[in-house]
Amino acid sequence: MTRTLTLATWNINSVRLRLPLVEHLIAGWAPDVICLQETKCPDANFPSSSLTKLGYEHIAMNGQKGYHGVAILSRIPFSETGARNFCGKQDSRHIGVKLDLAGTSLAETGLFVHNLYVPAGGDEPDPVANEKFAHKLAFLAELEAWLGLGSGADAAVIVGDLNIAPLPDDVWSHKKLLDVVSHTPIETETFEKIRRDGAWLDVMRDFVPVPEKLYTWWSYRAADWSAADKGRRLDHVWASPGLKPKFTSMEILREARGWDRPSDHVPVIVKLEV
DNA sequence: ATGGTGGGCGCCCCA
Repeated sequence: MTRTLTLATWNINSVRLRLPLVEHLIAGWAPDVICLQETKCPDANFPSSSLTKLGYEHIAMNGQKGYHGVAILSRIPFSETGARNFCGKQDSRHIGVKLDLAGTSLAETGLFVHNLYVPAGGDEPDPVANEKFAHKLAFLAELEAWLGLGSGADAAVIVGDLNIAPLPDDVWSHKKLLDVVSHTPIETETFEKIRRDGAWLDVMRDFVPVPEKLYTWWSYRAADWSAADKGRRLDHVWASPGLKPKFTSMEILREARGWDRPSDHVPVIVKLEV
């Protein structure tokens, strides 16, 4: 007996302002687990009761006032595995849970879900001139040490806004973005090294190989985001290699960029048979 | 063409 597990990740850019969009996602796609980034909401003000009413009885959050913030909404019970602080800062950029999947093929291990919001890194891709970029690189170094060599061997998924578009076909113009933070060689090479050394599967690219373009983010600053289509794949789903045969679908909800008062990121939804 | 828009918060930070 297998069950379908639907998992979504979305940088929502204010969970309070866009609660109706989260509800729309729930109504249309019914994810079992929703990982949100940039909730911009202290835990005490999180709209938990609205979400609990919709079946998300298990909520893990790591919020702060004004900036960052991550949360995991789940219809499946879990145990929290912690909120990690990176770079000695109190930034709310990670929350982890272990889903209880009793009665499935993952009953023994559970499924670890790590929800991450990697620093954007500012405008100037120079760690000396721009401390935000230095912070991003330091965050990646810590991420590499934490995920560790071969750590993808467990039953785990890493999702979130990783703020790097690693492949040439993850951006609208590889050449034009080589000096743009999110697609510089130091970022893209480090990103792929972390993923490969940890033996993580790039689930999105497993479903849609290069050279097909994949984007999850379109800037607010374009007059017509869809016509210009200057997107980037900043949001990711990584998985332990052993989970590879369990994934049955991956969808980037491009239409969500056209919803009323949208986030600049759209949800990525994957399904697993576990 | 070196802008543009959109959050939270409070007179400016961040994306």
